[in-house]
Amino acid sequence: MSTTAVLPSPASSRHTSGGSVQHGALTADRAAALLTGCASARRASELHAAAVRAGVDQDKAVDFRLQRAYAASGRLDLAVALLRRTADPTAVFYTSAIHAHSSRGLHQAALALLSEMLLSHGLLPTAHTLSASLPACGGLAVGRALHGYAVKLALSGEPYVATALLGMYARSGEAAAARALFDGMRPDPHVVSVTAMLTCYAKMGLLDDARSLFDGLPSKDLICWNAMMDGYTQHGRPSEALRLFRRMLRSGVEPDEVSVVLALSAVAQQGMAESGRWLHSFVSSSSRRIRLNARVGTALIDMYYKCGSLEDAVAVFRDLSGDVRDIVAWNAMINGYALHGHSREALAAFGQLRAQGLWPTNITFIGVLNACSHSGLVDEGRELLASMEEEYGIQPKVEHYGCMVDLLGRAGRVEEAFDLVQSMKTTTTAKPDAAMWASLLAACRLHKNMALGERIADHLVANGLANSGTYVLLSNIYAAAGKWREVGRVRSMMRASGIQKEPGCSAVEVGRRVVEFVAGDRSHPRAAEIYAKLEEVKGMARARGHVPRTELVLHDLDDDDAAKEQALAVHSEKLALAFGLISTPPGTAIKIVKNLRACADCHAVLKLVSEVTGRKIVFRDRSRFHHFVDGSCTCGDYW
DNA sequence: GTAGGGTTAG
Repeated sequence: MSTTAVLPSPASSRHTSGGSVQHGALTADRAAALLTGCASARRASELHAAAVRAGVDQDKAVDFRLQRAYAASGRLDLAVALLRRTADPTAVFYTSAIHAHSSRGLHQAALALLSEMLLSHGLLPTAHTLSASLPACGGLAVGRALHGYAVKLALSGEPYVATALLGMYARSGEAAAARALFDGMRPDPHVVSVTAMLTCYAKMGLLDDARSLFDGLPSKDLICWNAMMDGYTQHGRPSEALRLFRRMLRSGVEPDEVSVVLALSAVAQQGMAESGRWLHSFVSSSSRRIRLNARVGTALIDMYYKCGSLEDAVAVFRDLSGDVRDIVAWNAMINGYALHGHSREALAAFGQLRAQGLWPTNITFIGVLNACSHSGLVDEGRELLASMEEEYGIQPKVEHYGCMVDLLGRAGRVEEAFDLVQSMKTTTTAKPDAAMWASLLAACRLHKNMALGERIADHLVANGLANSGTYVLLSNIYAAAGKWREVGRVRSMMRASGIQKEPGCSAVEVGRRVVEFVAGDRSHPRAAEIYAKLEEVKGMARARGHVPRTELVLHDLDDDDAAKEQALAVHSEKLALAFGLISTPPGTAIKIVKNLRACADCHAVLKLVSEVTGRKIVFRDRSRFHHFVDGSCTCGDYW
């Protein structure tokens, strides 16, 4: 047996008292000191071997630090093995092991260690134990049990414990319980506790409550800035997220990878490449702090393709080193290809990732199924859906059936799509969702299958499943067939249901700035010029034979055609277009992003404007890109 | 000696 390989290295023995490598020279104190802060598994096992030879490995401090060194270097198995071999492990020893697992997301293992500590060893949890364990408890049941423990041991008022409890309730959506704990922390809650409460509000969409906690913080650290930004990005308020990012930079807090990922996600939502390119150079230039890891790389890919530049997304993907190019990065790339209609590339990427030994996830299948949908690849789609379960052991979810329904529906097989939805109820555990019904209705509209559209709509209304999107689609189906009385009926059903149409919002990129408009918006300082331009566009469109599609107007304007025409004329995308026309040099491309599907009237006007002005217009709506050039659109009027 | 808050793909 050779032991030379695990002896302490010369570098470490240099500091030992004798200067030469003497087994007996390693004291327990020395070994403990050498192990402190050690995060290399190799070094830990070298020191471990040396400690064994010196007979000091059973020393409490050495044993504990060895365990920490193994945990820090990712060898949790060795850390646990050591814990198991320790004759009388202390609560501190267990707490350290629990933390090692819970902080890496190994929640089950963390809880198993906790119960072993309590039940097999009869040890009492300390405040440290509870705050290390609480992040690992999955549901409310375990969380409440730990809360009870904390109360019984008079530890629930300890700041770390109270904050961990707050976080536990916050993750379970129990805002009131979280708030009660937070109120107990007055008058001076720690920034960590405030951030936990803020995150709870932010996740629930109570952004104003989150913001007032944030604004009240006397000194803001990196994490609370990130938490607040995340609140905005997760709830569709990318402009506020980016404003916050810029303020963060000015305040002197150095952003980290998380901040950058959040900012990139905000830019992706806005769809404006200029601030994205700026962020990209920011990431590259401040390489001291920000590494191009898997998350940052994926966020960059996601940002570029959502901003309309598939080329830049591919470039970032190609530059990612192999170990960073994980399945998440591949998924982003596949989604990018799908959104831009490059179906063959998406399917080819699927083959490549498999060839590299990566295992697809359910998200991968959403990407490739979307790609099939875009190009009418019905057979490929069917095969992929079947392979999910058969080859990859992934249970298709409602989203996957939704892609399949969309694929069949777009391809004109509306009845088949409907049958699939019907059969889902009996053959799968997935339940049809609003998006699935909406794509089915969209297919009915596209292929003018009014009878089926009506049947579906009746079903949705009768079962309380109709949302603003399905009402809008149904109204459009009737309008396309000239059934005005039915359009009116849908309108009153919608009114009776109390459902409001989600407000449309369009943004236009002007240089490095992004300007947003809602319908009828007059808040911009140049509103007068914008509306003058709008009149000009309207006149031009009329001169070219465009008839305003007043049948699309859902507002309760009854038969007032002039009012309907006016409602159409001030749609958010037209305002964004008008502002783009007056504020960017002639000949440059205009980039517009809308939060909903493109309105058919606006789509027609954008085509005409691209022809008359010779400008390229890049328009991203909720589901795809439209590139308007010389009077036609890359979507082929098919969306 | 040990502990609490923020992140990716539709």
